[in-house]
Amino acid sequence: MTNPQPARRRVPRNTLNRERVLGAAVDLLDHAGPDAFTMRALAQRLGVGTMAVYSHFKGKDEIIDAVRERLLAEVELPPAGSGRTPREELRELCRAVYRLLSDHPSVLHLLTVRPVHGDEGTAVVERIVGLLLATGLDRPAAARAQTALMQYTVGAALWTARGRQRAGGHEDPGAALRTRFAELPAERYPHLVDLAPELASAQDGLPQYEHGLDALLGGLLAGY
Amino acid sequence: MTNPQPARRRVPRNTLNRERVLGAAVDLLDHAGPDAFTMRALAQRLGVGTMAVYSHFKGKDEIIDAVRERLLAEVELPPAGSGRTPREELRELCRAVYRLLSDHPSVLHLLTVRPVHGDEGTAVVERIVGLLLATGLDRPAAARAQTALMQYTVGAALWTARGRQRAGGHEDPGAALRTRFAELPAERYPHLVDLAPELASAQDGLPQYEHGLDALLGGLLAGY
DNA sequence: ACCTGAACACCGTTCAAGT
DNA sequence: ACCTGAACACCGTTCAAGT
Repeated sequence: MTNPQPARRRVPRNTLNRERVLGAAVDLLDHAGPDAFTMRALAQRLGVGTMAVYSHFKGKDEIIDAVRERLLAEVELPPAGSGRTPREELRELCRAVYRLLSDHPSVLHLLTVRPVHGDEGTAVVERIVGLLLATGLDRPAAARAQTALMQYTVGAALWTARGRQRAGGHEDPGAALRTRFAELPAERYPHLVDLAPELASAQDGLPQYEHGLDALLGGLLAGY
Repeated sequence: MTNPQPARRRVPRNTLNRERVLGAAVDLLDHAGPDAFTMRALAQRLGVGTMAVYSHFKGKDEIIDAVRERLLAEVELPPAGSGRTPREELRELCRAVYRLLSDHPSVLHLLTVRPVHGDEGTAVVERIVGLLLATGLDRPAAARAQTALMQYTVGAALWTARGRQRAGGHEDPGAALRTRFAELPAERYPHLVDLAPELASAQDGLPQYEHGLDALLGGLLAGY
C-alpha cells in the first residue's frame, strides 16, 4: 500500500510513465478485482494525482487495451519443434493460454468488457493454426478447430474464475457447490444429489480443463 | 363466485410490480446493453421515478439475480424419452442452452459480473447429468463431462457475443476479422494470412458451436 | 511536457417526506 | 404500502492553471 518513499532528495518530478502505470493497473486488477480498478485508485497506488495518468494514456479504455495486450503477450510459447508430436504441442499451448487466463482473471473481464482491436494474442493463434494444419486437418477444419479450442479455453477459465469468486477466499471452490447440490430435493434432482461430490471435484481448474481439452482434441483430430 | 370488481374508473396508482420491472430490465439489457442498464434508465423506461423500483427490489443486484433466474428458466427442455438416443438429446439440450445465451447476451454479462447464488439452471444440469449417465459414463466421468459441456457452451456464446459486439451493427461478424488477418505481415503470420477466409467463416455462431460440440461429445463419449 | 485541483455529468443508494 | 425529490458518496473525464 505505502509506496517506496523515494527519499527527500529532489526526486525527478516525472517518475511516471506508461510502464509504471500498466504495472500498477495489473496489480490492482489481480489483487482487488475489476470493481476496484478505478482511475482514482490507480493514481493513488502510484502516489500521484488522479489526472496525472491522463498524461500517458488517453483514458481508461486505452489502459484496458494496453493491459490486455501486455498480458496476452506473456503467454509462453513452447519452443518449436522439440521433437514432440503436433498434438502434444497443441496441448501445451492451450494449457499455457488457460494458465494465463487463470492466473490473471482480470484479463477475462477485460476481454468481456471491451472487444479486441489490436493484434493481441495473434502469435498464439498463428502457432495453433500451424499445428492443426500439421496434424493433417484441411483448412476449414483447422479454422473451426482453432476457434473451438479458444472458445473452450475461455469458457473454462471463466468458469474457474467464477467458482473462485463465488467461493470468496481460499476455500475449495467445489465445497459450496457440493453442499448446495446435496441439499436439493432428491425427488426433483436425483442425479445432482447423487453426484454432488463428483460435480464438486470437477471444479478443480486445471485437471478439469485438461479433461475437456483432451476430449475436444480427440474429437477434433479424430482420424488424423 | 367472482366478486363484481369495484371497477373504479380511477386508474390504480400502483401499476408497478416485480414482473413489469423484470420485463423492462430484460428489454433494456438486450436492446441497449449492460452499460446502459441503469437504475435511472430502467425507471424512466417504466415511466416512474428512479426510487420507485426500490419498492419492489432491494437494489440493482437483486434485479440482476432475478433477471438471470428468469432467463435461465426459459431454456426449453426437449420432451423426455422421445425415442432418440441420449446423445441426440444431449446435443439438443446443449444447443438450447447456447441459443438462450446467444439470444440474450446480457445473461452472459450477468453470469460474469455476479456469481450464481440460487438454483438457476439446475433443472438443465440435472437433465444433462442424467443423459450422460445413460450413455454409460461412470460417475466421475459424467461429472467432468457435464462441466466441460457447460464450459464450452458458455465460452462459445461469449465468443459469439464478443464478435457481434466488435462488428457493431448487423454486419458479418467475420468480416472485420478476415480483413484484419489478411493484412497481417505474411512473413510472421503465414497461416493466419492464408486461412483468413476460413477463420472468418468460423465466426458464424451456431454452426461453429455445433462443430465444436460434436467434437467434444465425440471425445467425451468415446467408446460408449 | 508533466502534473494538479476544481468542476461537470454521470452512477447506486439513503433518507425524509408525501400519498 | 407505494412513490417522490433532494442529497450523499462515488465514478470517468474536461478544463484552466501551475511547474
